[in-house]
Amino acid sequence: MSVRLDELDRKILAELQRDGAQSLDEIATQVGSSKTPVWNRIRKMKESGVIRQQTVLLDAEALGLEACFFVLIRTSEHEKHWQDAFLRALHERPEVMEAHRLAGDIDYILKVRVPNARAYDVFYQALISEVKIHNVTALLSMEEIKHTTMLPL
Amino acid sequence: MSVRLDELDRKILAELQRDGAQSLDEIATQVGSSKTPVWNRIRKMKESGVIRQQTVLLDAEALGLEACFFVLIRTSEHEKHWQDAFLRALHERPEVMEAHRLAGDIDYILKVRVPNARAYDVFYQALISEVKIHNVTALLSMEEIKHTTMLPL
DNA sequence: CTTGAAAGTGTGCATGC
DNA sequence: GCATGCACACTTTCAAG
Repeated sequence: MSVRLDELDRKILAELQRDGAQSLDEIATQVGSSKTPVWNRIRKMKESGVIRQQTVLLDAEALGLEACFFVLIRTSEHEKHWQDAFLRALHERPEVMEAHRLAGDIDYILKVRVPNARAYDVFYQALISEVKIHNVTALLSMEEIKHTTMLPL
Repeated sequence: MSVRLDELDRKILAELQRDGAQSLDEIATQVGSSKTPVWNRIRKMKESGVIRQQTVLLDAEALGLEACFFVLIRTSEHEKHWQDAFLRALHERPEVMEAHRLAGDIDYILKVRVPNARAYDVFYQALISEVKIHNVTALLSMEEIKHTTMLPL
C-alpha cells in the first residue's frame, strides 16, 4: 500500500493540501522547483492513488447542517449477512460522513451531520428499523474545535 | 450564519464537491446553465464563506499513516486557563484531524491519525504531560468503512 | 443572462544541463 | 533525473450589450 515519496513530493503534497487551486507555476516556486518535474510528480501521485480527489470544503453551518453527532454502536450480530446490510445502509445515507469498524467492546463509530436533533432522530429510527443494533450511544458535538483534511507529512 | 441558496447554487456546490478540478464550462453544462452565472455564484459563495477551501484529499495509508484512533476525554478541569492550553495543544498537533467539545459526561472527542500504535502512545504521553486530563478512552479503528467530505445538499 | 475578448494556465514536447 | 523555453488549446476573468 505504501508508496515511496521524497522530500519534493511531500512539499508538493503539502502545497496542494493547503490550497488545491494553485497553478503549477505557483507550486513550483513554493517548493523550489520548476513546472516540468512538479507536473510529472503530481501526475504520478494521481495515478498511484496518493492523491485521491480534488474537491472543495463547504461550511456545514452555512448550509444549515448545525448538528453533529458521534454514534457509538454495539451489535450482537456478527454474520456476514448482517454486516453487508449495515454497510450498505451507511454508504447510502449522505448524512453519515464517516464510519469506522473498531477494535474493542464498541463495534462501530459513525460521524453524522444533520440540520438538527430532530433530523438525527429520523436518521436513528430509520437505521435501527433497517438493521438490528444492540446498543447505541450518541455523543452530541457542542463545538467543532478543529477539523482538517490535511494529513501530516 | 446560514445563507440563502437556490437550486442552482446547490447543484453547483454538489458538482464542486464531487470534483473540484472541473472547468467552469463543464460545471455550467452539468447544472444546465452557462459560464458567467456559474462564475458569479461561485465567487459569491467563496466570499460569503460557504465555500471555505479548495484542496486535495490524500490517501492516508499510502502515506504510511496506518493507524486511526478516536479518543474520548473526560476532564476534571473546567477553567478557562486549562481550556486555552488544551485547545492550543490540539491545534498545534497535526495528527489531531478533528476535535469536538461534547455535551454529556464525555467532554471531548478527538480523531487522531498516526503511523502506528507506538506513534499514538507518543502523542498520548505528550498530551497528558502538557494538560491535566482525568480519564481517556482510545478507540482503535480497524477499518475505515466510509469517509466523505461531501455534505448532503 | 449572453457574448466575446484579453490575460492567464495546463499540457506536452524539445533542448541542453 | 532537472531547468528552460516554446507552442497551442483551454480556462478564467470581466466588460459591455
